[in-house]
This record gives sequence, C-alpha cells and structure tokens, in this order.
Amino acid sequence: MTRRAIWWIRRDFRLDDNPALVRAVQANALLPVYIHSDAEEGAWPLGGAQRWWLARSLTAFASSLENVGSRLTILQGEAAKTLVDLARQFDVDEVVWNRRFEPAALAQERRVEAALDALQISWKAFCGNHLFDPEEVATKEGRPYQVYTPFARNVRARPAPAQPKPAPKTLPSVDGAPNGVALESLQLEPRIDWAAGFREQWIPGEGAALVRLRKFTSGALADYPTGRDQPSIDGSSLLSPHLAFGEIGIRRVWHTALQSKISSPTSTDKFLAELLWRDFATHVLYHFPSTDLKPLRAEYARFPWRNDREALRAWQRGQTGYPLVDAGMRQLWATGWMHNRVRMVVASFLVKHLLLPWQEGAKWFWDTLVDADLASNSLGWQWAAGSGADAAPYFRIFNPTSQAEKFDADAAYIRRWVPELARVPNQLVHAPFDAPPLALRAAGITLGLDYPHAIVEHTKARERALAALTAVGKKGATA
DNA sequence: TGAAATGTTGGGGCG
DNA sequence: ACGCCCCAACATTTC
Repeated sequence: MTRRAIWWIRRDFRLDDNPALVRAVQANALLPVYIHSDAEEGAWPLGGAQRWWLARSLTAFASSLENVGSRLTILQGEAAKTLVDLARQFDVDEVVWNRRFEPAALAQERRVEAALDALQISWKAFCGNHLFDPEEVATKEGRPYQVYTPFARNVRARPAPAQPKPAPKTLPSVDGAPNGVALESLQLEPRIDWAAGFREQWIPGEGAALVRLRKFTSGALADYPTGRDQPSIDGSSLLSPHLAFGEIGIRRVWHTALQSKISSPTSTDKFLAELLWRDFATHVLYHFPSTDLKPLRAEYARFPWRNDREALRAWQRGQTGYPLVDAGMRQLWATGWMHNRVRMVVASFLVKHLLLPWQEGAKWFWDTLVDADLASNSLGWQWAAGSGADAAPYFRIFNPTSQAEKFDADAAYIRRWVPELARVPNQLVHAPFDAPPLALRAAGITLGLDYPHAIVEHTKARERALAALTAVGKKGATA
C-alpha cells in the first residue's frame, strides 16, 4: 500500500469515472497537481479558446477538490523535472495519471516515466479518457485500422467498457503540499475580452458536464439521428469540450447513454457510434503520429494547394458570401463551437471550393474551438480533404446551398449567425448571390455592401476542384 | 457523413 | 385507339 502519492492531472479534471484517482485514493497522503507546459505540446500548444476554457475548468476543479478535503496544486514547467522535484519534496512513493495519446503528450510521458524510474519511484498510467486503449486494438494481421467500420465492429465485439466508478466522497490529506503558482500566472485569459459569447454558451467544469449529460440522455438523444443534423436546434450532446478536458468520463457517457437504449435503440446506437469515432481518431493518430500535419496518403503531399491569404481570411471571418458557411464560421468565432454538420460543410468549402490547405483549417479550428482534440481535428480535416483514413472520396464536394436547404430549411441557423440576412425571404436566403437585387434591396441587402458577393461561383469552383483533385484522387483510390 | 449528370419509367396531353 | 412527346419522379452512373 502506498504511503504518499502524486496524482498528475492532465486532461482529466473530474472526480467521477477516473481510473487514476481510484488508484490514488488508496494513498495515505495525496497531492493532486496540474502542470502547465506549453513547450511540451509540440506544434499544438493550447489555442486561445481552450485557454479560456482551461482557466475556468481549473477554477471549478480546484473548488471541487476542496469540497472533498483536498487541494489542487498548479505548477508550470517541464513535466519530468517538475514531478521529480515535487516527488522529492513531498517524499512520494508513487505517481499516477491518466494517459494522453497525442504524440507530444506521449513523448512527455516517456520522459516522466524515465525520470521516475531513475529515482526508483513507482508510477502507474491508466487509459482513463478513452473507451479502448489505441494500442490494444488491431486487425487480424496485427495492424492498425484505417477504416472506421471494421474498427467499430472489432471494439463492439470486445467486452463492454467497464462500469465507471463514482467520485470518492473524500480524498487523502494533502499535508505538506507546496503552494504552487497562482492560476493568473499562467496567463490563460485573453488580453482583450472576446469571450462574451463563450460565457453565454458554456459552463466549464465537471458539475455542468454531468448536468449536460443528463439533459441530453433524457432529451435530444431520443431523436439523435435526425436532430443531430439540424444546426438550429440543440440536437447533439454538446459534451465535446467537457470530454476534451476530461471533465466527464467517456465510460460515464457510454453507460448513461446505454441506459436509454431500451426506449430508443437506434438513436442510442447512433450516439455510441459517434463516441467510437472519437476512439477511432485517437487510434489513427496514435499509430500514424504524423497525420496532424502530413496527409496519410502520401500522394496528397504534392498537391498544389493555393496560397491565398485573403480567401483564407474571408473564410475565417465568415465573409464568403455563402450563408451557411458564414453562419458556421461566425458561430465558431462567437462561441468556440460549431455544429458538426456545418463543420463538414465549411471544411469541404475551404479545401475544395477555395483549394486552400486543410492544415490551415486545422490550425484555425485548433485556435478557435473549445472542444479541439488533436486526434479528432486531424482525422476530421483529412477526412474532408480526402487525404486521410476512411476519408471522403476526392469527388465528394458539398454544395453549401443544398446543404443549407436540406438541414436548415427555415434558415433559423443562418439568420441567427448572419443577422444581416434576417429579413431575406426563405426562398432567397440560402443563395443571396442568385437572388434578384431588387428583392434583396427590399430586405435591406445590397451585395458587396451589407453582405459579401460569393467568393467563388459554386459550379466553377466545383469543376476546378474536380480537375485539380482527379489525378491525385484516382491514384489514391487504386492504391 | 454528396451532388450532378445521365438513364429509365410511366402518366397524361394531344393529334 | 394509338403513337408520340413531354416531363416529373425515380434509379443509376459518374465525378
């Protein structure tokens, strides 16, 4: 039995469903510590939106630790050195944590493990934030999966994810813990306050995450297969940022959803399948660690993406002249989140209509999304570009107008996020560039003044993308 | 988790 | 009654 232990908190700001914590509470004295270390995140230090979230998540978590008789220590610096210093100071027998599987985070763990081994301090790492350890899933030939469906079939045939353990009522004492640094010294908050829309939309922290889960599983889940595709309604779980910060356990989400399976089996299965996409993304990035920046299909590395800063900026700011695209990009900017259906549309638009590199989209999403997850972000963008695992074929080009007509028929979503179009009638609002100028005038719109002209013409852009992508795409399809 | 082009079918108008 | 054409609706192929 361990006398004194450190619980190294990484992306698991929660007490419920936490395997590392289950181990940690067996100690007589326990020091919960969060170590901020931007320099060890490789090319992906936390973006602005997630820094905002993290500040609040740390505050909420520190307070819930105090409620169970413990205290959070925040430190800044290289993890291995910081932990070793702390282990000496606190006279520790064991360090426990939940693994992260991003390449830079894994490398950081390897350094921590080596440093602890050198001091003969024992450590235990758990797969606490995923349903299945990405290392343990493999094809019959022992290779990693590159297609979702067989991956999902494989893991669904395995023993179900373990039942989550509830939050402990009390934690071991933190006797002799160092003070650490003040949260403010991490400088997570934006210098200019752009986060008003964030505050309106989100409550970071474990408590709010559990509330959100109950609300979803007792509400929108029943209609999930169709509700999830309509951006104007809350048809999705909205759990993604909570999951990204580990404020809720994936096993808790899995088993809570599973309890709804009796009343709505197909809806529940659809939702569980989405949870497995998250595991699949982690599996792919774990086994193909360069796919955060490089296409998985090598032939895409030579694709001549355009370099057009102005077009990129128009896309980022929601000024493309395509209402659904602009609505999505503005929702992202205002709230740190974008509906998944719209993510697919804006991603397809950047890559195929504008022929700009998917990496630019990935970087923008990384900086602006509160739910940014390196594995999901990389998989999603390579999916859109056609260059990745289980990707959309090169010729799949979303028509932003027909997508809007299909999934935002009454334009409620468009009108909410592109308010200048609020008075444009339904028949015209999805494609103002095709509307008679007089009709637009009546709704207070002059294209080029009140709302942009379309940045590209759909049919021409589609043909341009097909011409450019056909060569590389066909090569890939037969490989 | 696409969209457009092309092909097929069948009802109805018409001479 | 019959053949012809048009076109919508649906299916298939192609990108």
